Amino acid sequence: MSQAPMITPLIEKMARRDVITPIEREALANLLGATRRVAAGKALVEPGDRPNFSTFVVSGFCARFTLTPTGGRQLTQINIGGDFVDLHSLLMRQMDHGVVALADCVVAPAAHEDLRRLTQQHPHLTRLLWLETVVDAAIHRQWLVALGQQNAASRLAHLICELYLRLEAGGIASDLRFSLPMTQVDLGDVLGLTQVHVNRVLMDLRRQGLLDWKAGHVTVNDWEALARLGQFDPAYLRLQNDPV
Amino acid sequence: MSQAPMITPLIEKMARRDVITPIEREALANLLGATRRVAAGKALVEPGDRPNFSTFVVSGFCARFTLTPTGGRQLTQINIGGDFVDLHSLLMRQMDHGVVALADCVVAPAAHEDLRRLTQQHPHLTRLLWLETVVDAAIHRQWLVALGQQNAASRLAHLICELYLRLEAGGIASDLRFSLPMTQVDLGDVLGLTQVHVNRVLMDLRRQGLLDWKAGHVTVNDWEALARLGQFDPAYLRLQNDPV
DNA sequence: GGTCCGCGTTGATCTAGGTTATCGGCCAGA
DNA sequence: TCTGGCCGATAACCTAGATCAACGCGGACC
Repeated sequence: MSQAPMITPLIEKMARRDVITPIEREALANLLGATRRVAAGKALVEPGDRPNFSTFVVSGFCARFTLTPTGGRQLTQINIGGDFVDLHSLLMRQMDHGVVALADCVVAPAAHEDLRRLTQQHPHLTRLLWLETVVDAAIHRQWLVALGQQNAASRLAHLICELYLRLEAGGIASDLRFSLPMTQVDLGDVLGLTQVHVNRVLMDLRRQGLLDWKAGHVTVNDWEALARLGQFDPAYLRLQNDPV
Repeated sequence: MSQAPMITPLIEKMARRDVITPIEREALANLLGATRRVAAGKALVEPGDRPNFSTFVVSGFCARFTLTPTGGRQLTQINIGGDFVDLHSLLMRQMDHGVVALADCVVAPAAHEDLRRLTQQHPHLTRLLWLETVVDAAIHRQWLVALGQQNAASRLAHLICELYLRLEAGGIASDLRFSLPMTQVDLGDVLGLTQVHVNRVLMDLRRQGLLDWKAGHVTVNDWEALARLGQFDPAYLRLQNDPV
């Protein structure tokens, strides 16, 4: 396989935390199958699916979601290029949620069979993949804190800060600017708010000069103030060096 | 080591999902060090700690918590006998949250060194431990849905259902009764509510005859109605057979 | 070129849950 | 035996955010 480039965002993310040997890079690169395009709005994975592969996002923007019996929708995570959206399905076979593309995405499968073989042959790589799912859980916890303890403006500010840092770590954003192809409805489904209230809060942040948001493009004008408002502490993202 | 009994709740939980060989049982049993008692209200792990072992709960009741700069406290998970409270610290070295004993607990350490060796020698066991952290994340997601989409009564009902099933799976509860050593303040910190409102909702559930709750002891009188109110679907707990 | 329709924006009104305060029971410790 | 503190229970009042409704804009489709 000479498809190595597809996996590079993941390798870069991992290499920021720990040393990845050439053999390990090779093993990771051999994991991915043929890429596939998924149009914005389409589901990548449906709730209840039992996939025999995990889906890796090469580029794009997608979200894990859960639908409630009462017609609500909660987005429980946002995934970007370099993320596995359902690495956990290797272990928890049946999907407890779905994944939808928020923007056009390019994705590639990693067969569970190959991943399982990797757990036999590459313990260190296994731990690094395990870490990926553990960071997902840490992000979930941070969102729980936001939903349980912070008000609407604070939650929105926190989300913007988190997304920017994750995008920056993936080399997808810089200079406090990034494209965020989400509607205000999507945002509401992340933050547990209605679209109307998301709009009001957003207008408020704009009026305060904290950020601009035009045509799916965000510019943070005052990172300090935004991070303070969102009570944002990036430690939970584990973007720093810390061998596993 | 003849300390095997301590680990049995975990082995039972795992054996419900997959076959555990005698060698694997032995390996798990050898993992735990000397037990320690932790009194109710005491912290098991402080936020920011960098433990070189993960803490296993032999018996008792504890909770992971995050404090906010504004003085709030969010409980992000409740752990019972048979759970690791911070297995993820094997990979994400620095704790992003603390763990507090809600009732008196007996806990035992599993050295990271030994766990790391286990990932070298027992890939299947590694996947089962990985699954433990993945189920934690699934529970986090379910709580996110609760906090984002359900009202107070529904969230409380959901929590009761989840705890009962987890306790039952661990052989710690049966007949729709269990002891729940949490104050209404604790409950509020789980559900993102004030103690006052927790009390109101609780009184309401009692008046409706859905449950009794006296002196830290819960009796569910109408499981069906409670599960319906909480929109509870136990699939996410992965209590059924599903080899890894 | 007209017509939809998704999306953002805004206003008016309503309500779930927060805030503040009070009270009683219980228990541990002086 | 008293006392202080934690915990549950309630009441009065308040506000963040929901709900409902309307409108404008721009792009897709006929």
